[in-house]
Amino acid sequence: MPTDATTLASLKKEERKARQHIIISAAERAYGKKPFETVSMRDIAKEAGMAVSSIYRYFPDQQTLFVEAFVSGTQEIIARMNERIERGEITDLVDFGLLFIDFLIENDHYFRMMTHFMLDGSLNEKPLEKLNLAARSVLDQFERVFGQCGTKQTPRFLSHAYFAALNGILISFRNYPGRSTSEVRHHMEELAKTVALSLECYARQTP
Amino acid sequence: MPTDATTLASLKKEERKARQHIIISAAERAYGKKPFETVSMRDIAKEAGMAVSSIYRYFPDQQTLFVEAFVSGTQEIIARMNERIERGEITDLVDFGLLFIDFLIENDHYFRMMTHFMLDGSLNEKPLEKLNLAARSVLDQFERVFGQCGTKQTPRFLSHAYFAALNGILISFRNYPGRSTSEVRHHMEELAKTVALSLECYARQTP
DNA sequence: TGTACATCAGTGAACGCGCGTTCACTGATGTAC
DNA sequence: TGTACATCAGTGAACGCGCGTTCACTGATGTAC
Repeated sequence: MPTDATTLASLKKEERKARQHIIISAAERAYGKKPFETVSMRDIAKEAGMAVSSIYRYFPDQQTLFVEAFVSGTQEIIARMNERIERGEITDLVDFGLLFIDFLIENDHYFRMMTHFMLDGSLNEKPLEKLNLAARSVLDQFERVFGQCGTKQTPRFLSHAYFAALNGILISFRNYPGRSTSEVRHHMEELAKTVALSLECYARQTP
Repeated sequence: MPTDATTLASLKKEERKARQHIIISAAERAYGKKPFETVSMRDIAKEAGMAVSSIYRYFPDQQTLFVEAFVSGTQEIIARMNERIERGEITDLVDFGLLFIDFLIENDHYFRMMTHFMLDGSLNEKPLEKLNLAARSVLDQFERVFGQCGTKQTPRFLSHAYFAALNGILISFRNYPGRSTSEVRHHMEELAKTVALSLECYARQTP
């Protein structure tokens, strides 16, 4: 637990944050083990090695913890995107889409949380704001790539289209009947490529 | 209750079917009233004007009833698509996408069920088959339009891409923060148009 | 025509379960004097 | 140095609730003789 606290009060604050972080990552692990919707506070507590009631010392309710865990995942994907873009490994819409798809296939629980929050209309105000902020930063990454690709007009709008299409691919074919995991992945990647090329084609064509 | 039963046994069978149908449409109405996941057997029973236990005379469990209600909705959308295509009102990918989007915006409960089943991996075998059959008939409609548009190569694959993209648009922007319902609808329609034009562009370009 | 019996739709109450959350309490640590 | 007190992380047990499903029962209708 590294700390550069100078006062006792700030040290306590940091310790509190560290504990919160422990719970959040326990939650992420728990989500990784079984379908997001079936993970209960008891599961998370078990994963964190503490009593259920202890969690409530750090988070007012389940929803807040959920959102926190989700935002943590968002930061991870953004970091990964950033890194690869900075290194110049991603120039294409295609590359970018594949990165997005692969990340969400491998972090299925994260994808499930995302769709859950997209469908759920009953979020409290504060968590909702956090969520929207996270969503916007992901879309910012999309926009960067659209800018890079030479598309001059409405890169934000095209980002929306691409982002939505990728989500749709992930959700529509995740349970493709009679296909193995790797076949599904391949099909998704092919679809992502096609959409990427289509959007590029469209962007090039319209002035 | 119209009937052309000739034997008593067949009459009884038809009556049974009629009763099942009453329950299914009650379920559909119940889903229309509040979020799909929050609708309980008790809600459906109330909507149908009968006791919960009565439902179990006609359906072995909740899941089977869910699937039945969903398939019923699928048939409705397919019928609607068929009708409009036959009348020659739909020639475009754009037209078709807008029809799809509008139907699912207006029948939000149906869309919720669809995404629910897409995400749910724990379906029993028989209901699952029914579901896959329904999914395939919807994709068949997509394919018809792709065929109509002069796309020669892999219309099924492009259907997948379009279908997925439309689903993604619906799910990604349904809770677009700070927008009114009509603004959301407009944004979705614009995105659908863009994706349609992009795919057409791509299909035209590749030989 | 009357009677005994079978069938089956429909029911209210209950079962068993898991959930999110709360509560009263313990015990360790730090502070004041 | 010792003592009284405050703080607060952590806990096990319980609360209250809603869920899907089952069960024993009623009562209407049709059938057999």
